[in-house]
Amino acid sequence: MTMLRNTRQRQAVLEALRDTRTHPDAAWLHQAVRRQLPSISLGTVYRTLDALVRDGVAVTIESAGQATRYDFRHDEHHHAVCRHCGAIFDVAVRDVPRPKPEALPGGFQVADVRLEFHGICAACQLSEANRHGEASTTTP
Amino acid sequence: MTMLRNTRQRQAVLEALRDTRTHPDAAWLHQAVRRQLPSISLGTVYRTLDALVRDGVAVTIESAGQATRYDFRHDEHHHAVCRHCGAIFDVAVRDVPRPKPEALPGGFQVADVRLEFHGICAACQLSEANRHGEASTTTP
DNA sequence: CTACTTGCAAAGATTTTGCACCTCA
DNA sequence: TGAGGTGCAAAATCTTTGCAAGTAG
Repeated sequence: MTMLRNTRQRQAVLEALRDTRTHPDAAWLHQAVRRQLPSISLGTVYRTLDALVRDGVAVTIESAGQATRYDFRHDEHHHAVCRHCGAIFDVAVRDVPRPKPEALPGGFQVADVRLEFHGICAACQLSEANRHGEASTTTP
Repeated sequence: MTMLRNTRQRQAVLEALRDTRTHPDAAWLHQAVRRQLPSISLGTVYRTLDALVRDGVAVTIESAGQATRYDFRHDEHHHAVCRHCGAIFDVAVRDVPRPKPEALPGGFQVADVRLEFHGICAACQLSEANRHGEASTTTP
């Protein structure tokens, strides 16, 4: 089996992710971590995030055509994603019902349940109402 | 306002998507539609899929680092995604509970609820058990 | 007619990888 | 010391876009 090492790079990425509530993407985290470790590469950030996700320490939030964003797994919660500006909000929903076993494909082993509410955030509803169209893109 | 035209390309993409249960990606659909319209371009497929999604006729299923996959919106159903091979299965779960209004960010307007079960499908559990490791990647 | 569409090809963006050099355990 | 990890830069993917030419209404 492979052994995971505890390197400064991994520490830094983990801490940066844990201390952020903006559901950042890899590039954002890379910039953030550079303040501590100026030489860390984007590739390492990706590799670290991969490991965190595989370990179940973090989860990903994907939006079509956008960079994957990462979320440190605090308590059970889910996400509201704004179609307009891409903002991601935490939503406290506990006890999401699992489907009846017969609804799942035979033998499928569920490791993770994701519930996402897609729609338009308040700010974007306003800007839509005013100037008729146009998107204000708020990236992490 | 812009008016949507009914072109052969759009017809073909819509039909190809409607008649498929594999949750295909854009490239797969492009190949499929080429049998009818050999000259259709991948760009057009992407543009058409975009329109279908905006119209609510289709939904996307994103997996980190993978091509976005598309699903014609039949009845209310959700998805089980295999981490190993990427296969996507339909799961019949009706009446997914909406969060209490106060759980959502103020004023957020929900347009779409997505529930995804991530895990390992039966086939991949077997191949994991046998040869200890290794992934069989089944792309659409 | 003419505003919307398409094909094409090039540009963009995101993510992965090979390799030689480090470094934690 | 040696199995992992890192940096760098190039490559691989996936998706979007500008533009000239086509076409539905």
